[in-house]
Amino acid sequence: MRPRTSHHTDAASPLEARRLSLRALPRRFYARDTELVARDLIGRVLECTRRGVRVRGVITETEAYLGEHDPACHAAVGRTARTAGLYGPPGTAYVYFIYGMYWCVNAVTRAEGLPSAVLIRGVQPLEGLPAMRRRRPHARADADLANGPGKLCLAFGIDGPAHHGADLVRGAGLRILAGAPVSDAAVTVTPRIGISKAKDWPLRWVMG
DNA sequence: TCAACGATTTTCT
DNA sequence: GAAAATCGTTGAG
Repeated sequence: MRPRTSHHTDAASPLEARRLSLRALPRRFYARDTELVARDLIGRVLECTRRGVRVRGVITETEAYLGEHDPACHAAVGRTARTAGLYGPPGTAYVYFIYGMYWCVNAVTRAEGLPSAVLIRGVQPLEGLPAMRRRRPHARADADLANGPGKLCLAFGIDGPAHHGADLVRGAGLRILAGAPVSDAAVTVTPRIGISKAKDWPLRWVMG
């Protein structure tokens, strides 16, 4: 006799037991203060489909980058070819290349012309684990497949040429689904990681 | 034209 | 815990 939840999943975490909405988050979700969006993105589902391969995971770690007056935000240098994406419409992807070898993905927030975004720093793998393992041969455990901004872009197949400027709301490739919100008790706030400017600002949110 | 550095990850000591 | 790998962006010359 098969279990009642009979559809097969390769998910390997307690998160699979949560009831997750697979509706894409609407544009208005992103058109708010960046801190609110960063906090509210915890528990949501990042999805990337490339060449018929779909990968999903629950967002567990985010950081807010507030705009031209945030010294750690790329937009602190103003509008350049590199930072132009931060000035784009809310709900689009800002993907940048770092340290000569990694990509990082952000969700653009607030309104077009206001350069702010949420860096997605960690994801709990949910679906498409075989593809993630193939793309992350060095990962020792499944929990390590996407628990970092560079790692998750590798595991999800996210890169600048394919995804910079992508529409997270209505796109076909890279999207963020409603998933399930997380209570305040399950979220911790800390300073942002790996930056030298404005290092004490409490703009990082972590599940757990 | 060039040097320094960065929203990182991995490996080595 | 330290250091290497590796390159686009930025700002100074």
